[in-house]
Amino acid sequence: MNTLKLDDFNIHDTLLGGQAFNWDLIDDFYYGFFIDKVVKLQYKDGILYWQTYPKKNNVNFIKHYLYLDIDYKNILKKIAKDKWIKQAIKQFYGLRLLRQDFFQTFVSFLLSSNNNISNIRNSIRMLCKLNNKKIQIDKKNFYLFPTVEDFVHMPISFLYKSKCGFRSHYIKLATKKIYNNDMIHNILKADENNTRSILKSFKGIGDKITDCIMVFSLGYYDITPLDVWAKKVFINLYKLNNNMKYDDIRNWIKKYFNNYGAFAGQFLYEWARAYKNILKQ
DNA sequence: CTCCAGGTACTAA
DNA sequence: TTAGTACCTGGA
Repeated sequence: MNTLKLDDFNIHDTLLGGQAFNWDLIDDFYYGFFIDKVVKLQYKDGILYWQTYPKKNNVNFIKHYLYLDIDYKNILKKIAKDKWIKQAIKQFYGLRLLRQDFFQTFVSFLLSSNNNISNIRNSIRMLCKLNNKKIQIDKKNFYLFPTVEDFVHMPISFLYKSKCGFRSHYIKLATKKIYNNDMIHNILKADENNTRSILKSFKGIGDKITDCIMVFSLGYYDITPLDVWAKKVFINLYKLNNNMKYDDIRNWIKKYFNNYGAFAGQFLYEWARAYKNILKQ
C-alpha cells in the first residue's frame, strides 16, 4: 500500500461517525465504496496506508477527500472557545471533516430523514448491490455507488427492496430532476444562499439535510448542520433560546466558532451522541 | 405493544 | 408564520 505521513487523525470516528455511510472496518482495514472507486485505508503510528481501486495510486483523491491541505491544529485553536467544545476535542481528537462527492452525499443524506444510521448504511449497501457494479479486492466483493443515470434508469422497486421506505419516491424524483436539469453544474457554481435554496427545492430535503450536503460535500466548513444532537447541545449547554429559528442558530454558531462551525459541529455531534446522559432533558 | 431514529411535507389555524 | 401530525422500517 502507499503511505502518507499524517498527524492528528482519528480514522475510526472520522470514517464511521455520522458524516459518511460508505465505510466498513474489515480485518483492520477501512474499505469505502464510491461512485467510481473503492478505497482501502489503514492508520498506524502516524502513517496513513492507502490504496485506490480500480485506478491505483490516486493520491489526489486521498488528499482532497481527507482535507489534507487544511491546518488542523490551527482550526482547533479557532474553535476551542469553551469547556464543552474543549471536552469534545479532547475526547475525539483527530476527528476530521471529509470532502465527499456531491451526488453520493446528496442521496445518502436524502435517506437520513427520520431514519437511523444503521438503517441508512444498510439501505445504501442493498441499493449498491442491486445496482451490481462489483469490484473484488482482497477476495472481498464491493459494490460501487450508483450514478445519476443508474438512479434514473433503475426501477423504483430497487429502492423499496433496499428499505428506503417513503424516501424511495423522493430519491426517484430528485435524481430525475438532477439528471434532466444539469443541477449539479448549477449547484457547484452557485453561492451559499443560492445553493441552499436549490437544495431545499428538492422534495425530502429541508434545512438540516441541506446543511449536511453543503458541509460534507461542498466545502462549507463554516456551517454546522443542526440535527437533534447539535440542537440539544446548543440549547442545553450553550443556552440558546429554545425558540430561535434554524437560520438564526446557524448564524450564531458560524460566528461563534470563527467560521469553522463544521469542525466544531463534528466534535460536538460525536461527543453528544457518546454522552447522551449529559444532555437529557 | 409502543417508541424512536442525524427530518420533512402537509394541513389547519 | 406556527403548531400538529403522518411517514417506511428495524430494533429496543
